[in-house]
Amino acid sequence: MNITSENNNVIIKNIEDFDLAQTLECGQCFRFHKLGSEDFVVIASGRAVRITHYDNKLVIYNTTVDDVTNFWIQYFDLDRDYGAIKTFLLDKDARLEGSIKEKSGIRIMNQQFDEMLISFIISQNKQIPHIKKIVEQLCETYGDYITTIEGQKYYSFPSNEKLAAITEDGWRELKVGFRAPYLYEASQKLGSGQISSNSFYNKEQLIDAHDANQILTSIKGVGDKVASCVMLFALGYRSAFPIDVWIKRIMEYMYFDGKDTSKNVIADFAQKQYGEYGGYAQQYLFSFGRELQLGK
DNA sequence: TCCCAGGTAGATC
DNA sequence: GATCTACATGGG
Repeated sequence: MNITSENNNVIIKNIEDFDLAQTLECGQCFRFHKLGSEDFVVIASGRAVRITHYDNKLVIYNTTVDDVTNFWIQYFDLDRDYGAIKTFLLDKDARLEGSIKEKSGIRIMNQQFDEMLISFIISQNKQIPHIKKIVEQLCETYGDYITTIEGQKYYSFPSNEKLAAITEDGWRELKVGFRAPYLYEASQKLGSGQISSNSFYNKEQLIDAHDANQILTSIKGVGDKVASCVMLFALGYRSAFPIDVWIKRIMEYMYFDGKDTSKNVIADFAQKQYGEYGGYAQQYLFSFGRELQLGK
């Protein structure tokens, strides 16, 4: 990896195992706007920047080398060796070959805790484009204006204080339906500091995954699936294996002879099969299987 | 009109 | 314990 700067744009060359579109569009992130095949505006942590990825060159526009090394590298998880992860998974299970080959540019992003918690509570029983629309509406209504790119205005994800000030009816106006009381409760806990990303650390060490799951599922409206997504996409629990309708179908198709199988059985199987790398396996499978409509 | 969506809580067996 | 159902909203 090689980082240089040119006219306020930062260029990263020679990144292995990375594709911008695959990473943004695999369902882990809701805050991006597509301008071209490998050309996006990405909104994260109060920033909104245009990013392109052509000819193995990642270009982040209107930024500084400092902000790239201090934020964007970590955000896209670019300092991790995905070659080793793929080798580990393929050694364990050759059936992952198709997914890993086809989706070899996926990286698991490190997104903000509050944003992931709120976004994935919204996500339940909804389709991805609709989730994206509601999150955008939330940011436009309660976030801060950041900048305008190509005529489009971009807004930050609302702060804890702003979230906590949204009433249950305020949530309903965002068309979240029956999730309104869940979002209200979660926002109160975020606003009061009762739950924050710090809740998952003990002496600077991530607490046990089981304990993290307990903390998250103590929030009404957060079950195992949403908790897994928050753990995987925001907190760094790379063993987390979120089981939604898609991954359930895909796993049944690939490992259970197409037979209806309970989520508990699938979770145990994934734990044994992929171990500490469950989250990576899940993203490769989810992205590949969903594109191919596996099991549908 | 009916069915489904990156599910979960509460009821029921 | 494991399974069944209601829950808002939008899209196919």
